[in-house]
Formats: sequence, structure tokens, C-alpha cells
Amino acid sequence: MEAMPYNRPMLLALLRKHDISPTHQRLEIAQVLFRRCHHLSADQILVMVNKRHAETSKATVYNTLNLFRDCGLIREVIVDPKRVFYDPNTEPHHHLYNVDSGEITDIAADALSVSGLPDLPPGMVTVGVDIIVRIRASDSLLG
Amino acid sequence: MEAMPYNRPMLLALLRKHDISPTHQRLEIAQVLFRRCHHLSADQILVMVNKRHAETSKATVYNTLNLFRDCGLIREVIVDPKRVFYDPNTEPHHHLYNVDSGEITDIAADALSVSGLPDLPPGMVTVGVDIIVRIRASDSLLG
DNA sequence: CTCTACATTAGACAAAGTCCAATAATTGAA
DNA sequence: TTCAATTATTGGACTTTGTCTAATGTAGAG
Repeated sequence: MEAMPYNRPMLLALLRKHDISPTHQRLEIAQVLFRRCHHLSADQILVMVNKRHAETSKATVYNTLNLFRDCGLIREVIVDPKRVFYDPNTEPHHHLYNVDSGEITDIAADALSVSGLPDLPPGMVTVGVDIIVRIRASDSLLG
Repeated sequence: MEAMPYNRPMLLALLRKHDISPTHQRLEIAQVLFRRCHHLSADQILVMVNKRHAETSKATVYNTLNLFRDCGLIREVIVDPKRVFYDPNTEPHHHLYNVDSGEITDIAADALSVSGLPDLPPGMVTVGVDIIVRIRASDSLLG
């Protein structure tokens, strides 16, 4: 796996490599996503990007996230019905989801193996296999 | 696994067994969920329940689904960021999700095995493991 | 039958995300 | 460097899913 693109020149190269014109807003959003490799919601990204100066709109955040997703730069993580999280790690891997705190942690794909997946209906292809391990504190209310 | 509760008396018994008072609306919703063992969204259930005569409100559908879920009668399936699906099958199993059509199909849990799940952080328990195999037609646009 | 606790309801509300038409920025070519 | 054409950004209206509330309705124990 290549090094994470921390700085502006690397982010710029990353966008160019994917034929995305590197506007100011897109670079800001990319920076937030790739600097600290967290799982972030659109709303969190909107806040972070506008921390210093308000300079990016909600519409642009959504446009950009959808663009990045379509280009394979990031991946959607669907674990919470309330919001989508975006994952800057597009290598195959899975997720640990803390249902109380909402925290998402990666599980390396090679640590884990699945056997016995069914044959697909004819003419169908697998887009991806998502494994979500939902966890919570053992002393939490529902325990 | 016990037989699916198709008819009114069986549905009534099912609700009573879970200490749910069997109102007209709850029986209608249970019927829609358990008769044809599909994965349905709240909206689909609202439409189906009011097919003949409008007699159940949106609020009641949501109240009832949350109640059934809390009682372990049904399970939420989170595969589509746009809506939650409800699954009348609470036995451990997984899902095949057609990303084009939205169709959800069960994968029997015993057909499939996962190894290499990581140790949990101390004081944490697993609530559940969800495996979602996302599929699409091989001649679909993105292919 | 009546009383009380619980269910249902319409509609207001909230949050996530999309759409639109106007404005602004970027880029390639001259 | 400048210009025109394309592409991006924007605020705000809009849509959808789901929740909340306060008022009304219902069921069933006694």
C-alpha cells in the first residue's frame, strides 16, 4: 500500500491522477479525509473544513464526497441508519462498530476469512463483501 | 425453528408471548411482516397495511416496528443508507444485497463461516456480526 | 360499566441528503 | 496573459426518513 498523501503536493497529485480538477474546496476535503485516516460523516467533514474560515458549502461537501466515491478514492461505510461514513481506506477490509459510541475501527481483511459464500444467481457479480462486527461495552444498559 | 405464524390466532399468540397487547394495527403490521417473509421498509409496510382501508398511521407503523425490534420479534437490516429494512427472520443469518434493484436475500448462517475475528477491546461484547454480500448484474452499467 | 393505563393519531418537527439556477473559478488555446 | 468555454460552487428550497407531541381513542381488569 502506498504512503498516505499528507501534504498538499501529494493530495494534488492524487486528485490529478484520478482526473479530478484540484479546486481549493476539494483539496481541503481531501486533506481532512486523508490526514487523519478516520471514518467521518459528511456533517463532520463540513464542520472540520470550515473550522478556520467558512469557505465550503454543504452542497460542495456532498458533491465532492460523491465524486471521490465514484472515482474510488474513498468508500462509503453503511453501519448507522442515520448517516453514511466515508472511509479513506479503499483496501479490502472490514469494520468493528461500537453501537453505543458510534466509533468505527478497521479490521484487516487478511486477518479474516469467510468460507461458504453461496453461488450467485446467474449473471450476477459480487461488488463487495462487508463484514460489520457490532460491539458494545459489556456493562452497558442492554447487557 | 418454529413454524411461521401465518394466521390471526398464531400472530395473536406471538404478540401475547412477548407481552405486546395485540391491537388491531399491530396485528395488521405483524401479518404483513410474517405472512410473506420479506425484507420491508417502514414505508412499504405503511402502504401494504393501508391497502384496503386506511387504518394505520405513519407514527404507529414506526412505533410498532421499534417495539417489535426491541422485543426481538424482528431485526433491522442496514444495507441502504436511504432506509432501514425489517427482517422477520431473527435467526442468525446474513444477506445478499442487489445494489441495483434493492432486493435483499437471506444467506443461511450455517452455510457460512468466518474465522480470524479480532479480539475485542477489554470490556466489550459482540452484539452481532453482519455480513452483506453486495451484488449486481454483470452487464450493468458500472460493469 | 367505568376507570385507568396504554395506543393511536395528525401534523409539526428534525436531520441527511439532493436539486436548482445563479455566480465564480479553472483551464486550455491563442 | 487574456479570453471564452467549461466546470465547480453556492444558498436555499426541497425531499425523504424518522421522531415527537399533545389530544383523542380503546381495551380490559375489577
